[in-house]
Amino acid sequence: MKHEYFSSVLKKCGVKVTKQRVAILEVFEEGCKPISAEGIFGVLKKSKKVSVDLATIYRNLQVLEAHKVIRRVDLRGDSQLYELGGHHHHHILCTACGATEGFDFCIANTIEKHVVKQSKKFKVITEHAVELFGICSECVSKSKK
Amino acid sequence: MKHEYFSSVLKKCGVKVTKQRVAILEVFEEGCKPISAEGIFGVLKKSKKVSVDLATIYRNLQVLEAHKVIRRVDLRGDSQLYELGGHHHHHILCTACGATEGFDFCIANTIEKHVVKQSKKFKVITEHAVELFGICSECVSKSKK
DNA sequence: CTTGTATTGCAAACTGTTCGCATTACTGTA
DNA sequence: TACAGTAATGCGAACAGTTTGCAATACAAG
Ligand SMILES: [Mn+2]
Ligand SMILES: [Mn+2]
Ligand SMILES: [Zn+2]
Ligand SMILES: [Zn+2]
Repeated sequence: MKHEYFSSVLKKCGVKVTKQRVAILEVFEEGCKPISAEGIFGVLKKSKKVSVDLATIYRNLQVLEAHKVIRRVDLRGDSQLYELGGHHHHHILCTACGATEGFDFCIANTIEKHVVKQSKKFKVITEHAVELFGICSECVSKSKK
Repeated sequence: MKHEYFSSVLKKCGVKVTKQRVAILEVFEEGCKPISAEGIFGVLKKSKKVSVDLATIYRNLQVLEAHKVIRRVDLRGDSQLYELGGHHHHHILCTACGATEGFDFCIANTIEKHVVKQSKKFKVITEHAVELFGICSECVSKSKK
């Protein structure tokens, strides 16, 4: 069960298993799109199973990110977005309606090699952000009308 | 001269040529690293040639970005960074000291083609963000000591 | 069950950014 | 060059997202 799984994840991190933390992680599971602190807050408030303070959510996002259970996604919004840190992938965002989609394709290695070869300053690369922005088909057809 | 050049850029945009705007653009020219509103504010305050209000800087960053004179750079900081919109390039940031470097290498086309081929939702891609994060050689050698 | 400490909730603080409004200064025209 | 109309500025206040201090709570180890 999910509860069990998230509990074990938290235990492995060496942090306490609180109902707030499990609840937050469960929210990530529901939708596969990156979500903000406020977004999580909204989902939990609506579900009414657990009441979690917004500050608690922010604090836990930090904890969970530090332990790499979740990761930040940079999609140019006005708030920080996070998603479960499972498999490596990137995103494309519709700048018209905000829809997102993930894609597994990643050639960061190629980029990194080139950069390391050419740069004197940087020989160690640890992370990369690759995000695309466009117009989703739905918005395209809307705009044609 | 720079003044002249930036004036003409602003005229082409169809906006007024104010000393504040020219001053802001001149700040971008000095350093080739992305800079924030507060950063520009600091530079201008120190230079003492022109006094520009912070709100004015924010407003102008919006105007200049809208006209593609400058562009936003997403480097995960806590404030928005911008740089002159000249030639297309990407950045690598040292997560230890904050140093940045630009690189021209870009294979976004390849990524975009793959995504468009695989995605049903997205056929139109307009922009991309590709940023690398690592440790610069200086910080690497420091950490070894 | 008891105890020690990590975590929570709540309120207040903080930071980066935006906005309203009166004043100023560009720019086009005469 | 003078003038008028309007875009842009400065200033203060507002705002959104996020962080923090502190007392109360609830995990987890013994
Ligand atoms: Mn995703
Ligand atoms: Mn650059
Ligand atoms: Zn990747
Ligand atoms: Zn590119």
